[in-house]
Amino acid sequence: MPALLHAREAVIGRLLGVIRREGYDGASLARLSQATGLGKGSLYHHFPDGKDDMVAAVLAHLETVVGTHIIAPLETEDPPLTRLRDMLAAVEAFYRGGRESCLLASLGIGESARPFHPRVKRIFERWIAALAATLRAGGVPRPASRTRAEDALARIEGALVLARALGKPALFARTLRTLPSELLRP
Amino acid sequence: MPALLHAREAVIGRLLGVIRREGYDGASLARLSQATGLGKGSLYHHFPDGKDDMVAAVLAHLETVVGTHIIAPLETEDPPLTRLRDMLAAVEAFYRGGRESCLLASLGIGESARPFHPRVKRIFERWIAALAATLRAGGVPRPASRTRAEDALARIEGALVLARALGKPALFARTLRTLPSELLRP
DNA sequence: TCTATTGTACCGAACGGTCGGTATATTATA
DNA sequence: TATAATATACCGACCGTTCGGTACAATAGA
Repeated sequence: MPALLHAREAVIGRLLGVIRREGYDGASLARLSQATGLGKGSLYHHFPDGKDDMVAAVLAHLETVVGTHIIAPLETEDPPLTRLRDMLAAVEAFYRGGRESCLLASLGIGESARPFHPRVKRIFERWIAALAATLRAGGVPRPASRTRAEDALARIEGALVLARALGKPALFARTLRTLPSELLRP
Repeated sequence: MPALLHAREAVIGRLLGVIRREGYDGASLARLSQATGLGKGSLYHHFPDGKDDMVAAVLAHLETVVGTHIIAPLETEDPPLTRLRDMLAAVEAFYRGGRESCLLASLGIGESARPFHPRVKRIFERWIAALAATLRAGGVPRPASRTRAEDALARIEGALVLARALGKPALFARTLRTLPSELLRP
């Protein structure tokens, strides 16, 4: 196990933390340097193409995190209700119970992060597809399963926005708690 | 009434357009100057405290717009279902059917706009309160009406985020269309 | 009425500072 | 000692902001 990989993972984790909080435009190199403990020169050693390179690495990291912690639970052989609960537990953990904002939403809204929109879109698409498949396994008919999966993601993202805007993280947790039964209702 | 070459309302409208698209950090003075047709110096004539002054003016403008076009329909004597539909029609128009992003979400997520968070929170709170009252008038019992109103706003904001991220404005329109009946269901 | 004076709307140049990015020197590791 | 990793010094561009100044309408004073 090369120790270098661990270091890179840690650096990307710090970058993710800053960018999800400050946004694409708000995350300055000085701030990223401070958060990672690496000088600008070191950052450019690891990410030769600069800030966009870092954001791309963060998005790639995020894609695997979402894949292994959020989507994977949806693709097990467990009962659909269990799958949903496992997925939502991972979501609640990842967003620290509604206290952390969503990088995908931040990048998706902002116009200056336009080059990354396809990446953001792909992650959402995968998430929706896995969710829709789970709902179908739970008895939701084909056409409705997709729209209901989209609705679920909208509620997750929206609850996050609102919980942070109102300073009420509990709003996010409550939304996640009520989601499984509502999604699988007849 | 002085015959201003650039009516304040019109200027604020242009500022709103840019800031909602580019975000707080992304909206540069140069861009705001270009969008309003006012030189930087003129912008500082109308908004002496600079960029933050402009954002504050935009938020004040937004608060009255939300009040008169979105909240007011909820406070009529019409049947609750009608009130909801009127409100949502205004929402759909304001966000151009899911093509425009939400300034409140953008400012609420970003950390650099922290000074404006109380303002954002207040607008959301008012919206939720009016919505909850409408739901109660529609027969939704007291404790549920508030959480359901919060859920409605989360779905609206989330649908907007997702619709823009996926490049599918129809997702936003569809969400608005299904909301009234879902909110008033027994 | 014909000037001064004042006040308002507007402009673009320029300020100090920070931005993202680069070149190079220094240190750690093997 | 060769190379990977980090730190330092620096770059031009652009940031939000300030400034000196112009155009012009309204008002005041003669």
